[in-house]
Amino acid sequence: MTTARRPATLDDVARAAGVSRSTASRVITGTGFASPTARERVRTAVDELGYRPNAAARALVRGGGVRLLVAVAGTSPAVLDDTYMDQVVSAAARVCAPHGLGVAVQWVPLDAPRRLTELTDDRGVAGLLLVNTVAPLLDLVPARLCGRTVSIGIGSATVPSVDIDNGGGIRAIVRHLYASGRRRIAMVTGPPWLTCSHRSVEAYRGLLSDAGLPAREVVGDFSAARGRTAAQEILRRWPDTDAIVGICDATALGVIGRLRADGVQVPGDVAVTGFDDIPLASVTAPALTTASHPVREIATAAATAVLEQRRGPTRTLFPSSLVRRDSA
Amino acid sequence: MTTARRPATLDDVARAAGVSRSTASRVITGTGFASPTARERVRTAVDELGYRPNAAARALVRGGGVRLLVAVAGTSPAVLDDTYMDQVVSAAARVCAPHGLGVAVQWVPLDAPRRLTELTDDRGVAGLLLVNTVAPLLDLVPARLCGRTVSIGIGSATVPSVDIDNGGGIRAIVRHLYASGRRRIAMVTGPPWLTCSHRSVEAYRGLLSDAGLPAREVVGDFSAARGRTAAQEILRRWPDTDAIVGICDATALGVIGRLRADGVQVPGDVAVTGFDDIPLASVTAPALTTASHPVREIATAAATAVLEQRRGPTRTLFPSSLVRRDSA
DNA sequence: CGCACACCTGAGAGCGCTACCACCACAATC
DNA sequence: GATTGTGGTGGTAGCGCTCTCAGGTGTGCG
Repeated sequence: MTTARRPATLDDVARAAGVSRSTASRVITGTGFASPTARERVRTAVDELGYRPNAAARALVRGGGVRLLVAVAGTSPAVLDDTYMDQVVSAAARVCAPHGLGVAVQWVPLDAPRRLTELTDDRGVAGLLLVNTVAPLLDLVPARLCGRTVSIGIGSATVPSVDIDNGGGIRAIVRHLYASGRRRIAMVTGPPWLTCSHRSVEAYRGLLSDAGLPAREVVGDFSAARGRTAAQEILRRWPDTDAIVGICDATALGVIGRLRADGVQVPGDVAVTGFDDIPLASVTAPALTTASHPVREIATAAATAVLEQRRGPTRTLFPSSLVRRDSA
Repeated sequence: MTTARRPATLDDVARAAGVSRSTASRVITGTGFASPTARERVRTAVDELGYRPNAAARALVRGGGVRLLVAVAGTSPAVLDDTYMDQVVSAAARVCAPHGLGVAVQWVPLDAPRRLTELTDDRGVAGLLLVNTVAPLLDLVPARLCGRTVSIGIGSATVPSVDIDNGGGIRAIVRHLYASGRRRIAMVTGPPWLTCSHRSVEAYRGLLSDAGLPAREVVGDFSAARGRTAAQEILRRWPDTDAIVGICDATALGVIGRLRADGVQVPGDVAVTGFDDIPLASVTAPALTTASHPVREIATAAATAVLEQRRGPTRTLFPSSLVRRDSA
């Protein structure tokens, strides 16, 4: 344990630099006028004393808040038990740390979006990151947080969004399947209310209908377990299926597991594709053909956008690129 | 967007309840005296006004800090790019959210542990969660944060720790391998400075030496990629190896990938085991025999312990249990 | 020379909250 | 009746910071 050394305050810095608190504050925040001399002296004082502004005091006077809230919509708190959410939260925490901000996560029930209002009533909330965003949520963002909110998924006139190009990714996958001769292509989807799943499914349907092919859909839930049962269901309903598109890698791996257990060759009899390119996709057998997208970058971009208080509706789309391996 | 409704302050509550700010504060924090009547009136005022205490103001006056810092030791910032870290951060953020606290993550270079002092100089830090803890770090925890620090890994006389029973898990695995007739058991380890890896390796060596068997170790880095090359290396140095213990599931999957590519039967020729029981361990082919431990629970317990300001050195060990599947 | 207008500075008011202290009423004790 | 509690209460001083505002100095211009 280190000895108790009281961290330096702005007063200490001002005294050491021989200026007033106001001037020191101005130099440090970079607002308002300050002579080069004053600037210089304050800077050295800051360095020498190892001054770190007190985030709480700053937030108090500015009414700014002290943490970024990641609000995740879903049917149950279990949405938070997910690698994707973990990555988003963790990336946000990394972005926020140097700014003296923390990150909190909370679940917003899909059937009680008003819960978001309660969560954001707290003055401590400096910014909002909406995940799994559904339309009703966007109208519940308080005016105070306007310009300090970014949505991963759908945005609105006032809320900018950052997103994966799910449609593009799925299209690339389906085209690849088609190009390799598959014509009876089924899909294990995600919950339809989820924008990202919805968009993926739309892309799948669009391409199939363009080719005059019928869609074969089974609703899944992003889990490997559901992938297993879904595979079974698909082969029961449409025994001639020659390709299965998984909504995510976990689902695809579940599908493959079930297929192989039933003696179905992958990709010989049925090609299977994933989505996400999780680290393990390359080491499974067969290695997974999937679409890759930079989740960490997206989360980082989203958190950065919140901190930068960018204004006006913007929509940043991150590409999803096909990764060809062995399963399709 | 919702209309701008100024969040209620303590003054509003006091006025509505017809008591002084002091009394209201006492009721809300639950410290000091308050008559049942006053208590009741303040409570209803809080409910009606939807009052949420301002975390920043509270932190300012109490000198308490406003976020929990997750400090991760490692050789490079890439340690943070890890599912395990993501889970820890995310779990901490979940625990902290209802308390009006945020979570920040920062990397502490293994060769510059003093960086921790800079990070904790910030008054905003309310608590500290040490991950990948190495001994020098424990002495750098500032007195102010004493009793508000928990280490995942090794602890000290002043810093309580929460940990996985790595030794127990690896012992269970090696015993299982031995019981199924394996006698030439190799291991792909993690970086030796990492306590958890160190403990696992110690357990492996201990059991092998008890059985009069030689250890066959290759140093890895927790990655699947390294698992692949390590497998190759092991079979080159000790061609008669009949079992490989992976330090984690990713490594084990890399090992399996390489082995199968080389035409080696798993588990026929060589049994392979993982460690962690990641969600995919059950869907790979062959399904991974591994050890399971509740990472989320551990992180939750650690974060909770930080908030509860528990005192005195305690050591909580979470069990690691063998999960028998097909790979060994 | 006086006035405007830059640039620069410090005093001081609070942000919302807690904690300390003084106080009051009433009861029990000497 | 004077003392000592004891349960309850309100006044108020800050915590560390930002920001407005009222001043200071200079320089350029009419």
